[in-house]
Amino acid sequence: MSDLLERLRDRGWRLTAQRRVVAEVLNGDHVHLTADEVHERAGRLLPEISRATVYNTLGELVALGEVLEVSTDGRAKRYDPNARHRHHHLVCTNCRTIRDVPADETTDAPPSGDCFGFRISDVEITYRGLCPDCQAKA
Amino acid sequence: MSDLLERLRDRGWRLTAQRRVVAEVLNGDHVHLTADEVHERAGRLLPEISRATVYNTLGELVALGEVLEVSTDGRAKRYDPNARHRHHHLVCTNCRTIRDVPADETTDAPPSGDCFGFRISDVEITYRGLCPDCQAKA
DNA sequence: GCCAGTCTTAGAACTAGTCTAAGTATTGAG
DNA sequence: CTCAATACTTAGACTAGTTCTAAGACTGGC
Repeated sequence: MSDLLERLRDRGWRLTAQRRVVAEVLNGDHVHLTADEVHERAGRLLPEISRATVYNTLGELVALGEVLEVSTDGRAKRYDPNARHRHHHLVCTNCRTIRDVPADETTDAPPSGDCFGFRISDVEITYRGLCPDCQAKA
Repeated sequence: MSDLLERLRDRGWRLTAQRRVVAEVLNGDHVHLTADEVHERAGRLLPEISRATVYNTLGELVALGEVLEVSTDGRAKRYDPNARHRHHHLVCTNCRTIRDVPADETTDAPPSGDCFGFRISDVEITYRGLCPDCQAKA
């Protein structure tokens, strides 16, 4: 994750305590936190961090392509630091857990039929179903 | 669309002017309106209809499986009456236009690799790219 | 036509996110 | 190391989208 801070500095970022903390909170591969969750966790490390700064920093990370924005339900957006490996999402319809699942040529193929003249640049797939835990409880 | 009203009555729905109007506004196959757009159009036909009623009716239609909820951006949910034909969505990254694109066995296949034990019941695909109009303007 | 109970209403409340203006702190120059 | 320029952060007001509430209105079965 220090690589990330390096990359950001190279892009002209000032390295502030707040940005460090947001980057640290987002560390991990199957992390899909909402902005409020990021704010809450960042607040444990740096109590005076403001919500606006968390939103600003997340927005900047997304703009730089370091973090992905995921909106699998119509609620709060989630922030996914796993931007280096193309992947899709498994979402549990019961407990809303999210897991990354690798993308491949098959999943990323454009639709077989008519694309109505669209020039497709990205394919985003959400697989919905029951996670193992929720299957066990059912 | 009168079929829809029939089906709803069969399920014990009271047929009120408001519900008729919401159903009528949603008529069509490539319609992806926000709740506010539905409210605005419904208001032209029945000026005193309230926003709460529009939300209630849309929610009920979704619960009954007659209408799909689509959240392709992190903004307002859109309501898609094309629930009878499995399909995915093409979204223009520039003008945000949405088009339906038919689903088939290929698009609806579960991920080829490990599903982490999930029992997948639905696949939802968003293809992002430039629509013909926006390509022409670019 | 009457009544029970469902549906609708206006507006308040809530959640997620953005904006603003003033203050603070990082960094590069000297 | 110090300083100034200016990028960054802050609290809190504001907006959009949606849900809730309590009171009144209307539908459909009798």
